[in-house]
Amino acid sequence: MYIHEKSLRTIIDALRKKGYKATPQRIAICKYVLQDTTHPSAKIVYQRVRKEYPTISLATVYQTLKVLKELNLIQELPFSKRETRFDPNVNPHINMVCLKCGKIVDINFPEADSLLKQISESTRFRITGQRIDIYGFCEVCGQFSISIAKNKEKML
Amino acid sequence: MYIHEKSLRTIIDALRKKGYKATPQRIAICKYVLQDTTHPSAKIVYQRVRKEYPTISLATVYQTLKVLKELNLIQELPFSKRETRFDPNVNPHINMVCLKCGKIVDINFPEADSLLKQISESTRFRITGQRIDIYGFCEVCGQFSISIAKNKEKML
DNA sequence: AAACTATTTAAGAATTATTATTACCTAATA
DNA sequence: TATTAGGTAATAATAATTCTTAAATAGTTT
Ligand SMILES: [Mn+2]
Ligand SMILES: [Mn+2]
Ligand SMILES: [Zn+2]
Ligand SMILES: [Zn+2]
Repeated sequence: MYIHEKSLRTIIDALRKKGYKATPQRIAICKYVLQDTTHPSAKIVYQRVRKEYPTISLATVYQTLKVLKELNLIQELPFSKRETRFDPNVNPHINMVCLKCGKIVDINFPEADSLLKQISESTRFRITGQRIDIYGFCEVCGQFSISIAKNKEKML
Repeated sequence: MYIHEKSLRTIIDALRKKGYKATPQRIAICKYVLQDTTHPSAKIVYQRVRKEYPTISLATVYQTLKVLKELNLIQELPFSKRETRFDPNVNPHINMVCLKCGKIVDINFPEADSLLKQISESTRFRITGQRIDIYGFCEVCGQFSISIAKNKEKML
């Protein structure tokens, strides 16, 4: 159940509840990013939202993404290749990350909840979030990577 | 079983096998980073190795860390706060990451192997690595964070 | 042991994702 | 509609990482 399944009203209320103004820019960015499950980068979010708001700035995108993270509506996923990607799925799940084409797809991991509960009990660690990535080569990149791919063209 | 349990000879051989020269700088960096389980940043590695090699440069540290990653002897762990940390434990395990003090400790996750095997079979994804992080507040930071910590002073 | 040569190093410059600054602008409210 | 606290857009600043290059050297060959 992502926020993007909820109404515009819900987004506005979530912002206001934390004292943030519901500006058109923020609403546009929220609507976009909460609905894109491809784990877009800030630049991609910027390019997409720009179509609707041509005057928007990249700094506003970054600042809104930070707000969304603070509201726990998205998760930040930094990668080696210096490009952070953003994920509207904040529930425990696995990101399958292709090192060749950069595609990231979610897969379910129902056992995560009990695992986390167990860990929080056995350690004295107060858990607030998690990240589970699996790296490798997706189906379409897998074949090529055997013969062609070297470390040079890895995307992440 | 980390490499640091092995001999100097083993490190040198690992480098040479891939066509890398075993320079004193590289050996010093390898010896240090393969034995530090606190997940140090590049800067920390630099500061530590500097004590033995005062003329070493940060660029050399970065380049050697890249080599070690290529040899699959360490893992790179980028975080939100723009400071990548390095982990000599490349086997599937869980990183418990404290958002207040930045401490990262490994905990075992024996079920990971079968989970990964199962996923690689059910998807057509060729797995080459993984990363499992749990974020929150460690035992010593946990209490304070209730009253003091805001998002401002988060380390990662 | 000296010479050879492809790599590597160190220093500094360059790159680039992200953050800070600031002068207008606007959403929310009365 | 006026007030105002806070937001936006443009730009500059920051800083982690990478690139460039001349000098040094590891590994090899004579
Ligand atoms: Mn995801
Ligand atoms: Mn670890
Ligand atoms: Zn792919
Ligand atoms: Zn802590």
